[in-house]
Amino acid sequence: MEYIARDADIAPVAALIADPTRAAILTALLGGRALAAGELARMAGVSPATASAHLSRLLDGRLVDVVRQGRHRYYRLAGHEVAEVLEVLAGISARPPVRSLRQSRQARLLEEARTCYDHLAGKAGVGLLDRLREGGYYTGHDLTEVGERLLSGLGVDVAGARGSRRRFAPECLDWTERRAHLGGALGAAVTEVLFERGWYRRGNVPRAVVLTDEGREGLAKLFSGKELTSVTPVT
Amino acid sequence: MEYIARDADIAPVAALIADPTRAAILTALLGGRALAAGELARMAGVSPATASAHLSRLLDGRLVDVVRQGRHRYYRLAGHEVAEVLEVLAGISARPPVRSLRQSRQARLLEEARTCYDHLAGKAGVGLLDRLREGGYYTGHDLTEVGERLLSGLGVDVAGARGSRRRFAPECLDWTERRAHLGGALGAAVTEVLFERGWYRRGNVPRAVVLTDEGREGLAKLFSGKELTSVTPVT
DNA sequence: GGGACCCTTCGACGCGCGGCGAAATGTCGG
DNA sequence: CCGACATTTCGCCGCGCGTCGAAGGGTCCC
Repeated sequence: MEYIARDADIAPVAALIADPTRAAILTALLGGRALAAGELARMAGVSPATASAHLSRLLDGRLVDVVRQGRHRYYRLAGHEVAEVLEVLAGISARPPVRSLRQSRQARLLEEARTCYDHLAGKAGVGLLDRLREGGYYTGHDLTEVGERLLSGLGVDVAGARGSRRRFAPECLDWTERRAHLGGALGAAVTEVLFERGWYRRGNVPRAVVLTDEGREGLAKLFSGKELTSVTPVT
Repeated sequence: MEYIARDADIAPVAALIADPTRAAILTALLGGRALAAGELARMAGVSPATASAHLSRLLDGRLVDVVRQGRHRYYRLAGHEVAEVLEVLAGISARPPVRSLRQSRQARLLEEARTCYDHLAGKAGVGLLDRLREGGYYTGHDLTEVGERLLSGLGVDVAGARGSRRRFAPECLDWTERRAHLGGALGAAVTEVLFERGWYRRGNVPRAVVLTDEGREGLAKLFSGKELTSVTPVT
């Protein structure tokens, strides 16, 4: 019984991620924002020509989308499935040694609060899910009735999220915390509202987000006094 | 604000998966069984020397483990995290075109029932989770009380699975069915019992498993008459 | 101990791919 | 229409890596 391996062809996709420069580009795009080709080249530390070649290959492999706007071309991940692959991969990859003070500060910022493509991750994301569970708003893989009321009251389009083709409210394993945060359609909808309300805003470091004063207050009121993140601010 | 990408280093791990031969080896090991270096070489369609080189690199990268037994060396995936990466990757990878009758038969066998590293997947896996949900044995991300009784009665070590460091009963997205099957520690424990009881046995094609007559009967009794898999057997 | 078998190491070959600078294409503002 | 800027295309170089056959350890059995 000769058998030739004929499963899904994972090698080509893996090859796209395998190059350090492309990996840097994809990781930068994990922030969820679309970035211009030039910015990506700078972030990855290569010439515009090189970055362009990589982006064209990523486009070919359907890992990224492009939207043309004037003389800029903004690239973004092709979908949440791609983001999931990157996150899972990060989970079994070595974390690089910290070489400088600035790097360690950036690392701490990312551990504190970041976006995982389109939803909140890091200590903040894990904390949010914990509060939702403790308050009886979330159980198993779904919102409870009170939870649905709580989030709807906040402005989250729960019905819309439920109707999406994407999984509603799965737990997403957080690779810095090694614990779950809220992912899926609901995670994205909640995060959208957090930004709209100005409770979180994007930081200078690509994927990082920071809790604002309004956010601290709003969340404290929502969950009656429990902090979402650690007490000491990252300086 | 210069920023140098400094997340987890996903490129090296991706590079290990990126080679077609190594991908074939890893995919073969997704069956959950440890396989000898020679078998892997044959399956990947490559000389023993080449396979050996690849296996040594996979070993280095901690994607596989090896256990020496006499003159054989049996390789297996290093853990369920590795299996998860491969499954997620398969989800966004193109399925290769079917070229022969034998291949299409193998493909159908895998769609019907296979192992996803250490738990049941394919139509059989998805069906099992559906029955558990329909019967009120499983809800959200956990077993109900009746569900715990049902599985314990079958011989599943539910308490042991709950105590494991691994997630207890997550839904695992099935890349052929695009729906969830039972994964995690509980998924593995249930699958172990299914094999022990002889309800399923491993097929000739690497990751495939087949429902036995005892299995058909036992599961029908368990879920009062509902078939786990499609009606027509794969010939 | 000898021979069969499994697996790895060694040495050599060739191709694919990532890198860049320079030039071409495209877009905006005047 | 022209100069500044963003991005891509082109041509070229260099090296890393996958491949194999042959040879070298190990292990088993007679």
